[in-house]
Amino acid sequence: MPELPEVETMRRGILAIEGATITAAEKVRCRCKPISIKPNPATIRRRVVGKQVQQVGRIGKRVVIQLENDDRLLFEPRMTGLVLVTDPPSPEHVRFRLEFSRGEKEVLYWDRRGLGMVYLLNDQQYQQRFGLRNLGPDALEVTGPMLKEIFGKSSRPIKVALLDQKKVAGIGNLYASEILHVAAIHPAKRCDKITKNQWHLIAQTTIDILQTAIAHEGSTLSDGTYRNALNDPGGYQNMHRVYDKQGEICPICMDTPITRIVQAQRSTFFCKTCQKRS
DNA sequence: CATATGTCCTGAGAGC
DNA sequence: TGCTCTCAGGACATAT
Repeated sequence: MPELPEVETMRRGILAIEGATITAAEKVRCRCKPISIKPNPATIRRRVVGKQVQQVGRIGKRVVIQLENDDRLLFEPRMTGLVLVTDPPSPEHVRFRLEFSRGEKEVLYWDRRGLGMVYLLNDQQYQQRFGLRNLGPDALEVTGPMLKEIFGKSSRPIKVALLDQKKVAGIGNLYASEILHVAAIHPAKRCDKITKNQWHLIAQTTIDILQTAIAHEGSTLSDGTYRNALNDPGGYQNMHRVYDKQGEICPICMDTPITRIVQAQRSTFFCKTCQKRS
């Protein structure tokens, strides 16, 4: 589930490696099926060891370690990946590790289910892979007019559209429901029926919720998987209004139970009273 | 181009 | 108790 706030928290958790030099980079042997590491670990080692970390960034839901030669090492956590600088939740799920000069702590990529990836891209590969054709603008940067331009002619339901990373980067299943609840928009509303004022509200709400979630270091759900770089849980789950709360009373109207529906094979949670179709 | 669907993976929980 | 089954949802390949 790591979405923008969780990945941003991971990024901030390893900022101290900026300026340090990588002294080791290796795949960690584990009993589970190996995750995807591209190119192969030996090639990654050859290209990153001895290189200085210029910047630790984020592109959508990926952590980007940019090196002095503009090669970039990416961690893509997908469902259960974590970027850690300390004791992993379970040692057997550590998949990759980096060591640094200056006495910086090692950085681990941990992934219980192993759907995530570690990969290295040169500058050209990176620009192509994450150009605006393949990845939308960051969700923290959206405006009402931008959203109207991006989605305004689509017939898709707004909740499904918000998950499309080619349109806007960073929103996932959890925050899509939370955003639409605060913006008081029905998740099944067609994009082409959404007004200019509603696009403005969605943009504002998106930024507000994601920033608040970052301030609380993301959401650790009941499965407890997500952790920050120090293996501590996030805090934003305590501020969820609708996600995974079917049957509970809506905190806004204090009257209607939260409804769960399925859209594009994913759960959506909303309040039938606060989020009208109109 | 836009949109929909199947795939990967593990562990938790349900049902028997 | 222990087995089998279903489900969770990131990104991407493939199909329409």
